[in-house]
Amino acid sequence: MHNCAIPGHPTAPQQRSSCTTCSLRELCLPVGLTDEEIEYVGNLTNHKLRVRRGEYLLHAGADFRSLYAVKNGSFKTYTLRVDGRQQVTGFYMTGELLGLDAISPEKHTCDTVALVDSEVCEVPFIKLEEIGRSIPSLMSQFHKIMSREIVQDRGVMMLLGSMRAEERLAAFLLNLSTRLARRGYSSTDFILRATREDIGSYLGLKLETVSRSFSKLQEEGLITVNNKHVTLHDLGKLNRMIGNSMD
Amino acid sequence: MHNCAIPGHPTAPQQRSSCTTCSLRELCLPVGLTDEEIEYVGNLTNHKLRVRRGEYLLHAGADFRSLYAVKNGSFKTYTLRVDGRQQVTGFYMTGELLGLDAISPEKHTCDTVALVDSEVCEVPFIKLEEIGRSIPSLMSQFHKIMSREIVQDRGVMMLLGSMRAEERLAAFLLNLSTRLARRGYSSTDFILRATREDIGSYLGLKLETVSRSFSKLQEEGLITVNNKHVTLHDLGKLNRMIGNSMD
DNA sequence: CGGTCGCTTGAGAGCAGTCAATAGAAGTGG
DNA sequence: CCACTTCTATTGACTGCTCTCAAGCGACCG
Repeated sequence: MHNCAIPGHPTAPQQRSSCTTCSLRELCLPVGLTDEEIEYVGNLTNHKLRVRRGEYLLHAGADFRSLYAVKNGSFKTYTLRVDGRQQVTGFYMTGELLGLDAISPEKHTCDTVALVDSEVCEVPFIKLEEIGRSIPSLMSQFHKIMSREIVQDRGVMMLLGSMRAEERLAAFLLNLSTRLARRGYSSTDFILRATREDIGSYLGLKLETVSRSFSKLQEEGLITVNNKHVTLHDLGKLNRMIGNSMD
Repeated sequence: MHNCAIPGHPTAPQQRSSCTTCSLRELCLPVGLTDEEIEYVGNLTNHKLRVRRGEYLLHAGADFRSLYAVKNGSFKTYTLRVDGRQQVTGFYMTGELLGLDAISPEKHTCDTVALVDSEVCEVPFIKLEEIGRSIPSLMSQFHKIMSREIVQDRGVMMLLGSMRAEERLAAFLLNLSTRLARRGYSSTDFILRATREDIGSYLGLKLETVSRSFSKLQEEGLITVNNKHVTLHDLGKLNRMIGNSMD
């Protein structure tokens, strides 16, 4: 049964969906395919799941069967540390693919919880591999997505290994900024879905340090913060701060 | 031409090689294949490259065409930071696959240098995708390897985000220990190929801190260090130190 | 055998963590 | 709709870990 008893698990009825009509054609797997191919790929994502804010899409340890493409909304993934506290491993927004870490162990390694009401497409992995065999460009696109995940994680490792608190926060905000811009939202004005604690966990900082860093960036005139509402005033300076030339 | 002019680039003549006779059948891509399939896969890794200690296998920015399986030896990968210093992103030993980060940008993102005299199998990526289409289990194995890379990076993020110097070093040593054991080497007695500075860069620490942490672990009786020669005395305590239950 | 490179150790500075108090936002139930 | 509780965020004071700067030692290589 899919409607399991775990509290917070999504219980909304599954809906049929189609890649042909999906608004994420550019962001999800089917990129550079003919309409005919996309039609065929439609078999891939047969289920759309609704996950309400605070509900879990996945629990660590669950058997791996599917990847999940975020159709809209926002998720965080985390693992539990020995002391029982959460270590946030990633944030996922519209058009991004969840569950890549589960392919090798064949178990999900992260708890995955919705930060706002969200929808995801379930992509059975066996089907993906099957269909990928007949549509090489689909397979290639999938490989690029996995590779991109590796590159992204490397970026975070870099950040954790060599940046100070303020720089980490700046890098985080700029990362959000580009990802939002790619989706047509403002790159300079947005609402944070994560708490200071989640951000801190992701950036290897305590929540107090995150808060102080927000204040510091604000004092320096680089941003304005009002709780979850953030405005970036100078993308150039922020980029230079973390060692990106601005172009 | 493959023998390019970059100083330190491998210049050894390329040799034909075969997966059928390769000693790494368990570790490399061809896992769980029939001998017939492996024979076929032989077309995959048509070149064996020798890279001497200190020579570069790859330079950041180079066009992506192939992955490289380490046949024997040891490599480090790093990117250059703004200040010109190296940030080490990974260590690779026998049986591990180099270059996965390059698939998406279609450029290599890391400089890759041999820490000891080494040999690698060049695996043209186009061929891998091609052959993978006819041999599903090869493709699946490749996906697992990519996924494992993601899981491994997550582990490092965890480490960088939440552990103190001594714990990071313990985790690093234990990681080496398991990887060496899997290859039939001693899990408690080995030679470090990397310098204190490289280890520090990878772990987000300064070389002095790495050195101090080595000394501290030795004082506590957990290890013996003599320059590059390390002996682990108590895997159990080391594991518990980083929050692994010992089983 | 001298030089270079890598490693160790010490002393002091600085940044982030810890503990604590307060304020504000959001969600709940009467 | 308001009162109440809980969750989240901000700020301060102090501690402590890691970095920085510096000196000295030892290994390896030419």
